Amino acid sequence: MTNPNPSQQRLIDSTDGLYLVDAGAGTGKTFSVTRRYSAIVDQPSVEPEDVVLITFTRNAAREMKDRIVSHSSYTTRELADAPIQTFHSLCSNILDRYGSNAPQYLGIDDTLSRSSDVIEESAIESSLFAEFISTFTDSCPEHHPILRVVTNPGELRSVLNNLAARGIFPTKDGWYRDGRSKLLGDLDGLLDAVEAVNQPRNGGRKQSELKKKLYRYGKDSTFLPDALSKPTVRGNEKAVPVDPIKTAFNSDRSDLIAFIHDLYFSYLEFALARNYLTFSMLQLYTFVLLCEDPDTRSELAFEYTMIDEFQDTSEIQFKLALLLAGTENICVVGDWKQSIYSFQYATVENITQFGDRLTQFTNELNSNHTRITYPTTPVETIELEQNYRSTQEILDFAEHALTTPSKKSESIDAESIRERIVHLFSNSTYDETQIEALQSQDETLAVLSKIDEIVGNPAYAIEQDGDLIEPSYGDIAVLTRTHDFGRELLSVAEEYHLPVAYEGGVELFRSDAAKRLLAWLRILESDADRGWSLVLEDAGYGMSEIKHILKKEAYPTEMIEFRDALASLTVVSSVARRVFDRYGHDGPIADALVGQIQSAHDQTTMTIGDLSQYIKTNIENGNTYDISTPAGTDSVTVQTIHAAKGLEYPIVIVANMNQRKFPPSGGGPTAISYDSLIGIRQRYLYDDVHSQPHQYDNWRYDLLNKCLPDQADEERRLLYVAITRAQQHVLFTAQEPNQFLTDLPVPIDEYEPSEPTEETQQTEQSTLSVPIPDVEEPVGYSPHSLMAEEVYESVTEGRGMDFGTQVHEFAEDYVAGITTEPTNDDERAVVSLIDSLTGEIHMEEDVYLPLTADGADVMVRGIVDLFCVHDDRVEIIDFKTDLSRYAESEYQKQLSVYYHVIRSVYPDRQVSVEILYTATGERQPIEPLSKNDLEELIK
DNA sequence: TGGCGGGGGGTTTTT
DNA sequence: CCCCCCGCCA
Repeated sequence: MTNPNPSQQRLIDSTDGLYLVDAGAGTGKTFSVTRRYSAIVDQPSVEPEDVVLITFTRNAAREMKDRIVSHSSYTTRELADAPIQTFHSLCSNILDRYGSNAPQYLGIDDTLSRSSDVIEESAIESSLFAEFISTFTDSCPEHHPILRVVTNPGELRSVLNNLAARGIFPTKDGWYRDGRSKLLGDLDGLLDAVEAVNQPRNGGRKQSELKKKLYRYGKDSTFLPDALSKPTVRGNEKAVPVDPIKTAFNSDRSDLIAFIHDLYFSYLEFALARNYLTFSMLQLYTFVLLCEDPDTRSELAFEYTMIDEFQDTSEIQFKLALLLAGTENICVVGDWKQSIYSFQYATVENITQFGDRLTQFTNELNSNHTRITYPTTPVETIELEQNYRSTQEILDFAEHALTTPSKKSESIDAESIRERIVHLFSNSTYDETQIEALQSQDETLAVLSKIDEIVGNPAYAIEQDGDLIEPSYGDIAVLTRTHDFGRELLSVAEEYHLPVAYEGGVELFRSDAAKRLLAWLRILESDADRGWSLVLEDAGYGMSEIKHILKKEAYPTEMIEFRDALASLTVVSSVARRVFDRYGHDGPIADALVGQIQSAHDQTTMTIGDLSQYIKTNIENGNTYDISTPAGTDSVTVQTIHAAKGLEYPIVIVANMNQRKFPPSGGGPTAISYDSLIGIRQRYLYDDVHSQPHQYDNWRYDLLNKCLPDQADEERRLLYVAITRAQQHVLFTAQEPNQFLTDLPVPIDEYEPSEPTEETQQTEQSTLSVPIPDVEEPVGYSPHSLMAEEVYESVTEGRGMDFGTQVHEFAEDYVAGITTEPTNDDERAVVSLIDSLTGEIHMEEDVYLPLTADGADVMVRGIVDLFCVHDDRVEIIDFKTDLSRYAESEYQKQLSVYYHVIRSVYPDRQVSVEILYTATGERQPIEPLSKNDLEELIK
């Protein structure tokens, strides 16, 4: 068989020596890698156990194996134990076989057990870590000054993971190998980075990028008196002086380093004692083992080493590969343009500066005695340029993504970027391509409407087996930056009955199923009121009945029987299954929940109490879990760009290209962070109570942080990945286009979405206790339309509308018994109000008030926050934060609408109207307007 | 054209 | 709290 692609063939044939392969999107990388593997193992002297092939995901490993089996003399069985796997699973196997003493090389007096669990679920690791932090806090009072400014212990975990990914490990008395110097950072590297952003621009007339950034030095911060002043830091020239940067860099951080050391080392001990390993620890111990134990290393020493997706490897993985390799037959395959996993500590420099890093890392590994004996030069480069996926138009367009500024002010050296791109050539025989951008106020609807337009439309014809055919749902993928947008799209699609399969994370524990399970677990544990109240409300009991039942503990017999039946079950997952059966939860969400609970139970041996805590934490953190959707149906795929890596679709819609949405602001503030240039740094957050003593180091961190290079490159690569998934057509959608979309060479159309045709007219079943009056053709008036415009705007000021929504959600959850602890004054005001009410409570009820305006029937629709029904009277209570107080008279109009509706539902009762100002807890009675006055307002 | 202050909006991705 | 954008002023 001859391969018409000479680069591919060269890669397949060149089995011996060092190779760096630039394999762009769709260049047949899997094909080449698997053929190369076959070529290697088909040599008589080579067995599969001599060849390690490392992939990025388990799926990729499985696919590689399948493809190899179908094209070589080896069978699935013969390759079953072959090391074709991810770094993590390879490390896990090595530790199982050779690793029991690995911890001792760090001075840890414990061993690795073969039965150690590898924690794959981040939620489980985070709960174990939280437990560790509380024991650590108790046992190390000397670290309290630092611990008390860490608001979220989870960020410490990510610091430790970051350190582990860079090969920084603690030993009993200090740091492993060069760990301490890495913690201090790399001043020379930092000054080089500063050099790059500190050049005066426009031929020396304009200040440097860095000086511009430092405008805001200290602007929103309160530095300690020892902070260098803004004029000192910025200097008098067009470029900033470097001395303040050096001063900031050279500050004494021994307390912080001591803290990180003790934390890190104790966590390793804690995990060993609890018999578990994290992903990070797998690599950590394997690295230490291979460094310290020459016998194990020579036993493993692979004759051939191949690594796929090399742009997504971390420093420790690069070094692990060097230690695993027994010869210089090393081949790394990847595409720097698709490096999008820096949050998993991938460093794109591994591939962009492969040769330099190879030498540097080898020197580091050989520092105290020689470990790497094979030569690390010369490196042969192979560039795959033939693209088998997309049309040329798409490939050319995608390159623009790599040189597009993420914001107006960002300057990009487009020329130098283009020089680094290996241009791809399409071998497609068709070039029918649509590249479009749409803008619409209702973006989700626009996406669905466009999908509806595309399906069966010859203008979007796609190639299949040499013919152009009309596309169907299954040919379309919607790719988004975040899960949130995907979920939103899914829920709107469901309304219109469009076939959409969402793949990815779901907030499993925020489902109704999980909340019901939690309620029953609380009942099982202690007959807790907050469990019973939810179950009873679910069963249709009114608020006053529930209060009565709870008070007398007179639960319905049937429910007691169910509770006792649950109590007799020994396995927590069966409890879950039984509860789900009761409510008819049988979809993928319920299945996934049972699976999660079972595996959480297996890994940590949970009691019922632990389980309810576990669910509660999951609800609070909004942890997401992947759910699998049934395959085989003709449906649109919705997934994140990260999840779509390696996949391809005829038509790709890149959605949510909105301002501040696609390029993220760069992560929330953390008290402690690590960067290889500036080292470990603390960035103390402000306490509410300024009188308490606490340390600030913000000025140093702020200054150094602004010296670090721009983070937008990866966002451009992410966009590149999204576009190159497409075979033929690409569409972008936005509500308000961001800089990327604005600058890409594609016109943005104002798009008027139409309702997707699949819609089946379903009248919504009303479960409201306030009936909808019988008026034809209701006109869409809202109480807000009656009010002065600026009043409505004023609600969004200050703490704003979202804040108000949170208070409302809290109130609803509190009444339902889901939440019990108020966290701020506004919530406390709500709690004290609700606790003081004696009647039957109704919340968030839709109301409709028919009125006559200019002779026409109109309907004003609104939502009453809360009303409370007594035997003789009804109280209407509207929540407002303190901000809208001056608009009280305007809110009188809104409340009057509610007043008249409630009056008509309860004609024989006294109706009162009040506003509760949640900031103060104060209640303000309101005098309602008459119906006539309201009708006047509408005219 | 370049320097500076005020206003407003928003807080991922997952082996 | 942090950052971007806008617009004012020299």
